[in-house]
Amino acid sequence: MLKKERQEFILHQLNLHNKVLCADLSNMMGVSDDTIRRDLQELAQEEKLIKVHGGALSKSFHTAFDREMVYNLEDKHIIAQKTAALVQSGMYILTSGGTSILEFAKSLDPNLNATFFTCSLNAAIEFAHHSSIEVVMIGDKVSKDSMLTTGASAVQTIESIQADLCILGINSLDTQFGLSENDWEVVQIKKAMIKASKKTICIGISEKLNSQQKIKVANLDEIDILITELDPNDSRLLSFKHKGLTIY
Amino acid sequence: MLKKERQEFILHQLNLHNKVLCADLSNMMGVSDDTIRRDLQELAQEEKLIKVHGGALSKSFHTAFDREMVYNLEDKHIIAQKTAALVQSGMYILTSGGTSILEFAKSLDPNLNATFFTCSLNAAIEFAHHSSIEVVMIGDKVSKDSMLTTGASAVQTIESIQADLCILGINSLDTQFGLSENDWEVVQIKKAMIKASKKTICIGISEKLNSQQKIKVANLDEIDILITELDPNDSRLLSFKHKGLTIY
DNA sequence: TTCGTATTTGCGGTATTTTGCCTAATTTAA
DNA sequence: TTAAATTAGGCAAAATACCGCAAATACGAA
Repeated sequence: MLKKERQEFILHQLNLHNKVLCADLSNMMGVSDDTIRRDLQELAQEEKLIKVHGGALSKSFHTAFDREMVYNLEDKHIIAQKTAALVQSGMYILTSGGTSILEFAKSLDPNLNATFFTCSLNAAIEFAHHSSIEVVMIGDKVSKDSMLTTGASAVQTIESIQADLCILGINSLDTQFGLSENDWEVVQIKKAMIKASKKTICIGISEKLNSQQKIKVANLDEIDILITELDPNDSRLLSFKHKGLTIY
Repeated sequence: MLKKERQEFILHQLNLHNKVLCADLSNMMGVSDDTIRRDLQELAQEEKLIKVHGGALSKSFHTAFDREMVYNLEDKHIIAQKTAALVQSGMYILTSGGTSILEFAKSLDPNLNATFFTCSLNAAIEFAHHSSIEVVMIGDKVSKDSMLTTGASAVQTIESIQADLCILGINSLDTQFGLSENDWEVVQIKKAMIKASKKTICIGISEKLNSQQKIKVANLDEIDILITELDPNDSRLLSFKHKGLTIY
């Protein structure tokens, strides 16, 4: 394998997975670690990637990551881990958008075999970074506020799916009013997603709990599992537990 | 074996395997390494291939992975400007993905009233940044290499559209072989897009010209307009002009 | 044809590049 | 802190590239 070829391959892998490990690459291509390290060094010098201990990161990923200085990143990471643990191999999963979902997408096991359906452009991109995951983008008009596809066609597509799981980011969740949103189009999508799935999981930071928005998406009894950054036994979650939700 | 013959053979091998080694070629043809090296040097000078230590790489192969690199940003900017000038208010436009398309999306007049249909996740996001533009994401399985939705459903959706314009990023364009790609799924999408539009515009840096890939998307006569970073009167575009393409 | 000229080719010698291995220093994770 | 993994730098072997030259070949004109 020629040097240039190797470097193209590395960049390709980087575009696919956003990160590469020296050891993996040397195994895949049958050359020594040293060679890979020298390649990465060169590419880093050409500013085509970012060299880190043990491998390299994609530049676009890194800068995008920096830009997205999410406040509650730590919390969202916890949520993502808990949610990822619930996903099993072979599942068909519907997801909405939002930062919690994006974090979740990043936390997935790289070798997970599952199929994700989503209306969120950004979520689709994140899911697609995992080589063994199938991603289906649900098409329709793009709603600019939420970066979701919304509309009758999207709803219709969702209705034609029978998913194992529906994972929704929370905007507002309330023991009385249930799950609510402000955007009518998005509500239609989420409603359809819940209906099309055997189980519904809501994820989001605890801040979003006990608040309401204009339009109802679902009653609490339509939701099966609630995941926040809090300990499942935290008192703030008690009222939801009493309403029959499983807390993680 | 004549020199011309040899060079033809080399280019043929290159189209087949995307790479050639000096040593292999000299063995196959029974000439010295030096001769091969000199051949490769000449062909590299004519921009027919890319010379690397130990052999050479096909141009299309190299530029295919170079896609995400923002090397030719200046060129792409020029292309984007020219392309944006062709878009008129009220148009329905189909677009593929690729960096040229992304640049184009960024260059659009913020107040333009048009509707864009696309299979590219990234392009959809860029288009959506313009408040007055309608964006329709065409849904289907996400192809990870290209970050495009591909499949029968996407093709079917495209077939139900009657667009004014189809704007495609070039991977390889050749006066003989026409527009070509390496990914079968993507080819199906592009074919459908061309069919669904009154006019087809191909945009891309001139590097991509005079190279071929495995699968044909369209003959030259199916393409109406070609846009590169070069001056429309540049000699390198002459052969395309003679084939009936309008050059901008 | 035959000659002269230009091009092409192969070869030897010398640089340069690439790669793997080694050891010492550094970083990471538990 | 310790143990394991990763890195940096030096070194040597092999492969490859470059240079100049001479032989071989092709080509056009007399």
